[in-house]
Parts: sequence; C-alpha cells; structure tokens
Amino acid sequence: MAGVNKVILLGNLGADPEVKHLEGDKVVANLRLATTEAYKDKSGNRVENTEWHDLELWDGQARIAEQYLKKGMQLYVEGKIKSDTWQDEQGNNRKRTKIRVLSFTMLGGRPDNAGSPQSNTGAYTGSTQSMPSTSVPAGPADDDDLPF
Amino acid sequence: MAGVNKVILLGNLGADPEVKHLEGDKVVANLRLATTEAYKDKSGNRVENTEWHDLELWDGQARIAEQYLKKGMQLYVEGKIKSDTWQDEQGNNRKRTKIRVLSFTMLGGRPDNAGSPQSNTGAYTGSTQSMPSTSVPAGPADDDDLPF
Amino acid sequence: MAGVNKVILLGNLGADPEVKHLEGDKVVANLRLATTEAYKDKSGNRVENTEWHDLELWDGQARIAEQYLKKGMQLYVEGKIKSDTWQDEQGNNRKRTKIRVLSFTMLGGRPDNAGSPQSNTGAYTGSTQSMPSTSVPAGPADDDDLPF
Amino acid sequence: MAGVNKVILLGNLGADPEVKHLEGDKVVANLRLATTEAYKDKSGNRVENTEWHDLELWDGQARIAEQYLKKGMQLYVEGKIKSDTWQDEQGNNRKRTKIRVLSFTMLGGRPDNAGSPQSNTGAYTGSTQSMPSTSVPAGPADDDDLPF
DNA sequence: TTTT
DNA sequence: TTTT
Repeated sequence: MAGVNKVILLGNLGADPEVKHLEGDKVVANLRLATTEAYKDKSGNRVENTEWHDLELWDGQARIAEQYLKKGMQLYVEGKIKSDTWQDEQGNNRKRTKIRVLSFTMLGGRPDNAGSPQSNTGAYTGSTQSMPSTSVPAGPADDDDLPF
Repeated sequence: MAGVNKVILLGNLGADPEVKHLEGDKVVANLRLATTEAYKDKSGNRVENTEWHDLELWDGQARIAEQYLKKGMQLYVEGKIKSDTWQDEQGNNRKRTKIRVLSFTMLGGRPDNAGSPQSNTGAYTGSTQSMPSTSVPAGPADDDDLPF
Repeated sequence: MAGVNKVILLGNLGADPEVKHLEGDKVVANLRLATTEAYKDKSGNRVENTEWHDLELWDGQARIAEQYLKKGMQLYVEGKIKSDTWQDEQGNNRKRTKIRVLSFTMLGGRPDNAGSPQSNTGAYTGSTQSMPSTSVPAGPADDDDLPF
Repeated sequence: MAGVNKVILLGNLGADPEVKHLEGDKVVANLRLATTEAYKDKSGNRVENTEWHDLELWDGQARIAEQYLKKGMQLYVEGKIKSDTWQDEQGNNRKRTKIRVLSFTMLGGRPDNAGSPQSNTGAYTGSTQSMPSTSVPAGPADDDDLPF
C-alpha cells in the first residue's frame, strides 16, 4: 500500500556538516539539527525543550551542504524518516533513526552580535552577503542546476 | 529559537495497540505503523520499501486507540519526533526515536475478503459499520468530546 | 527569498475528473476535492464543515487521474497554492485560487454496498480489485514509470 | 468523513497587519504573505515566481500579530484553507480563498542594510533585539500564556 | 509486524 | 458535488 512518510523541520545546525566523498562520485553529508519548543509549565515558568535530529543528504544536496551550511544556521527541511536496524555484538536488535533530506531552504543564522567579541567556532553568524538564500530540491543537482 | 518539528504519516498498523494504564488516570498507547513506498529500480522491477514507526499516544487519544484501533487499519497521523537518550550497561550512549502523536484520522483497513476464509488474528478487516471515521485531536479528550 | 508553499489534503472527490487534452501532448485534469472536519459546538451538537478544493494536475498525473480517479474516491494530496488574477469586464480585480497537485495517493472510496441497489452515478465504490493503490509523484510520468 | 486540510507556508509579509477590533473582545488580523520559488527555465535563466496569500488570524494570535508583525518579516505559518462563497450583484457565484492561521513562528526579516539609506515604509528590518522569536499556537491566548 |  |  502506498503510504506517506514526511518530516518537516525548522531549526538550527549544531555543527558544520560532516561530509564524506565516496567512490563513484557519491557524496553524503550528515547534519545535526536542533528544533526547540518553548512553553510555560503549570507554575508559569518558561520551559525550553530541544530535540536533536540526525539529517542525511546525498550527492548534489550534500555538495551544497558542504559548501554553504555552517554551524548555527537556521534551516527549513523536508524529508522522510529512515532507520537502520542491525544486531550489536551482544546480539541485541538495534535501531538508529535519521532524516533523509529531500529538500531544504537556508533561512539565516543567529544574529551577528555586532560589537560583542566574535566567537572563533566557525559558526555562521548571519552575514547574508555571503549566503545564497534558496531552496534546494533533491535530484541530480549539478551546480549548474542551482537556481542561484 | 522557536522551531518546527512535524511528522506526517499515512500507513497501516502492524499490530493492535499496546496500552498501559498508569497511576493517576494517565494512559499511554504504543503503536507500530508501517509506511510503504514503491518504485521501479533501474532494471524496471517494482521495489517496495517499508519503514516501521513507533508511535506514542497519551490519555484521551490512548483511550480511543485502545477502543478503536486494530492491526491492519490504515491511519493518517500528525505528530513530532521525540527521542529518549540514555546509557546502556556498557556505558554506551543510546538513543531511541519515536513519534509523539498529536492527532490522527482513521481511514479504514484492508477490505473485507468476503467469501474467503477469515483470519483469526484479530486484525481489522474494514467493516465500516463498527468503526467511526473521525479525526482525533490531542487534548483532554473525554469520550464526550469526541465528534462522533 | 526562497520560500515554502505546501498544501496537504485528505478528502473525497466530488465528481469524476474533468480532463482536457491540449495541443502538444499536454493534458490537464481538474478535480473537486472535499475535506470535512467535524466538531461539537458549545451546545454539544455535532457540526460538520466541508471545504471544497479545486485541484489541477498536469500531463502524467492528469492521465492517471483520467484513468483511475472517480467520484467518491478518497485521496491524499500534496501540492501548492496557485492563484490566477485578472480583471473582469467591470474592471474589478479578480482572483481564483487552486491547488497545483505535486503528488497524490489513492486511498479507497466509500465501501461497496454489496446487496444494496447500485447507484448509476459512475461513482467509485471501493472495489479494490480494479484500483491500484499507489503514490503518484510529479514529473514526466509515462505509464511505464508507474510503480504498479 | 474526517479529512485533512493543512497549509504550510514560509514567506515574507507584504505589509503590516490589518487589525480590526470587533465587539465582544473579538479581534481579527489580516496579513499578506508572499512565498517565492526560484528555478531555472530551459534557457538556463533564473526565474522567480511569487504567490501572495491572504492570511486570517483571530483573537490571541491577532493581538500578537498586531503587536509584533511588521512588513518584511519572515514567517512560518501553519493553517488551513478556508473559502467564502457568495453571489455578486450580477448574480455570479464568487469565491474568495484565504488561509486561516492555526500557528505561526517569526523567523526574522530582511537584513538591516546598515549604511544604506533607510526606507521610511515602516518595514521590519531584522533588528532582533525588539522581536521575540517564538511559536504562537492557536487557542485562548492571553498574553500571559505566551512562552516569552 | 501492516498493506497492495 | 464527496464522505460518515
């Protein structure tokens, strides 16, 4: 039966992409994305809850991720849930879930703290001059196919 | 930073709900939902790929799940990704991901095989007389609040 | 600025598709889809609210719609909002909004009322033998590319 | 039949909110949101396509919109399609479609053009000091319920 | 472990 | 005009 498996995330990157160039021109990028929700508990105190997502991008998208995505940037992502299952050395069934990204849109990053000491973490600080803001669909994306 | 963490699934239940009644009127239901995608590979052969999702419902929704959901039924689900992290006995960091259901809609099940031998698995067979078709939002849902 | 314009619908077809074959192998299909929500008002009465959506499909998808979709069928749809604007004869600005379908999944229809008099409306009655249940993505979809 | 009618938008406000305070503490805010997609046509030229959406927010959300939303701001929106139908003076059936907002998240705005002449349009220019970044759900939202 |  |  045909089904639907769709994930929509909007959050910030916890680190620069980890990119591996495989044989045969294949490229895979792994990202850590944090989505935070805030609410007030019964006592009226503001509570923050952060969920970390493991994202996986392939080929054309992985190359764009490698080139443009940086720790701290804000990202809108569409994808699907994909899990690996295996047996560990103890013979236990194990499962790891990640998000296979199908398209993403760069939204910006944390604001530039003008005047304050710059961190040296390499994190993206929102200078939009150097970042193309675009949507990156899946598919055989040569750089020539990019809309920017 | 406020973010978005949204999951949309449409698939079939692999088993009847597992429901636990906890102290203080709390109820939790766990479901296994399969989403299947079909495509043709390069050789033109039809390939099927099934992803299994662990769903978690609480309280009012859990009670409805307990009452109406059955193995084999088709479900539309909205929710969010939620993971538990812990250390196992070996001291390894472990993570388990599930879908916290925020609303769901019962769509039906596999059609009643009239004339063919009925399975005795207790699986739902699509007899719509006994199933209310409705959308079940989150919240303090007494049975009185249900729209059917 | 790259943005997101996404619509997700799950409802029933109010009529058979209206299909036009245009010059140059172009095909367009128009569908009417009803999405119904039910709730209880303050007095506790069950209220139903139906929204009608104008869907537009092109080419490969339009051909599949023409071949398989029927009045009454239940459909899951992903697409985007697209509006036409023009001036009418009185010089008033007019706007018409429709959903450009990017993918859809056939879910079934109202159950076959075995034994009861069949309506002669040509409406789909859920006999799954004749209907492939599949997801239909956008793109240059020859029938050969279909996963069923 | 319970259905799904869901819209997800990410775009920029074309104008400040238009807010009307009605009798009985009811408030309604209307917003114009632009979603832009960019692609390359067959000749390889970059093409931009902007869709304008009419958003409607009520009560608690409308009050927050009135207080914080400004022309130019970037917004993530979830809602549903809602159309009004009526007959005009000529007796023609007319239909107007809008998005009833169920939750939204403020993402920022167009970057502050430091050094360049400021426009006097009252548009939001991304100074994050004065803007709480949060998600605003539907419901009876007193200011006290806001998570910021 | 579901469904077609 | 659909569906329950």
